[in-house]
Parts: sequence; structure tokens; C-alpha cells
Amino acid sequence: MGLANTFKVLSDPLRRNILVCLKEGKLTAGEIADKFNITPAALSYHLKLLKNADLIMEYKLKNYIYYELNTSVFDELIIWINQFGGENNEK
Amino acid sequence: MGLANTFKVLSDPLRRNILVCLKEGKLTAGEIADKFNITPAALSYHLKLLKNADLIMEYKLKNYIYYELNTSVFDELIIWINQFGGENNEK
DNA sequence: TAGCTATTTAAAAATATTTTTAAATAGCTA
DNA sequence: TAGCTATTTAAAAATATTTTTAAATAGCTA
Repeated sequence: MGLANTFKVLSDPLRRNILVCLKEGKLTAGEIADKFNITPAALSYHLKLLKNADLIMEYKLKNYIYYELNTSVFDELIIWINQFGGENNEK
Repeated sequence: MGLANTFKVLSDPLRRNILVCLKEGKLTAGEIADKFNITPAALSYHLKLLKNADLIMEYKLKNYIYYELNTSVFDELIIWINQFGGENNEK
């Protein structure tokens, strides 16, 4: 959904922390909810936003839903940021 | 005010566009308001957020207030993003 | 199949952000 | 000084986001 959406989704600390957790590997929705002490419904809302922004991917297995990181969107973000200097900025 | 604040401030498209404008050089509050067709009061609110996030700096001259870009905060942002791959990601 | 578990969805309530409007400030210029 | 211009501040209104609660779904397991 584009850069605007990426920025919006990353503006929430909980959502950023979910991504950091997923660096270690895939997790089920329930496992994530436990880590953050948030209700399943609230978590589900955040996971949906992350998924819409293509920051995570999901797949179903047994009656769990697994989530995993999708880092490809970060490239676009880096490009945006680099317009303000990039490489080795003036220090 | 830290990374969390940087992300929050950058989540708004208008604020990002203000930064892009300021790449060309300093502008007064009024000049920025003109470019974006926004009321001075609303703009002032956004400029305050950008300033709190250290993304812009201001100085007064005559009875204008000039704003200019401060890119130093982007470094921290890049570091955060790079934890998810960085350099040349797996393509 | 019956009931359980994991998770989502929907609607309402709670909360946070943004805009608007009006008034205040501060430094010009005549 | 008087009045003008540029801009901010404050409060309220408008809007958007997040959480809560309850119900729905879907795939297990006995």
C-alpha cells in the first residue's frame, strides 16, 4: 500500500516491537499476544495493519496462524530517508 | 525525544512533504503554509512537532520565522531499519 | 458430531491526533 | 507610538486510531 502506509504502520511502538520479535522467527498470534500482554482482539487489529503494509506474512497450520517478517518493504523506506543525505552524511 | 517520536512525526504525509520542501533550503512559516494550502495555525502545529522531533530547526529574522532541515536524526532511523537486514539484503 | 482452542470480526467506547477559530505575541514600518 | 504582518497559542470541534467486549469462524480432538 505504499510508503505512506509503511510510515503510518511503523509509527506505533507495539507494532515495531512485534517486528523485532519476529526477527527471531515465526510466531503464532497467541505467542505474540503473550509477549506483549495485549488482548487477542487488539493484537489481531495490529497484525492486520502490519499485514496490509506487507511488513509481515501469515500462513495457517493446524488451528494456529503463524506470522513472519517480510523485510522487503524496508528498502523503499531507506530510499526515502536517503534523499536527506544517505551514505556517509556530513558528520 | 527518541526514535519513537521520530517515527510518529514522520507518519504524517504533510510533515514528510514539509521536510522534502526544506531540502531546497530554508523557508518561512508563511512560505510553507502557501505551498501546502493549510492554515497558518495548523501548519504551526506541525512545525512544532517536527521541531520537537529535531527534524527541523528554527530561527527568527525580522518578523519572520525561518525553518530549516536537520538531518541528523535520520541516522538513528536507519540503524533501526537496518536491524532487519540492512546493507545488501537477500534479493 | 460435540465441544474445544486459536483467532478474527464487528460495534461501541475510549483515546489520541488534527483542524478550526479566535485571541495573543512580537517585531516590523510609517 | 499606532497599526500592520507573521506567527503562535489555546480551546473547542472534528476526525482518526486503538482498545474493549461480545460474537463469529474454522480447524482441531475426543
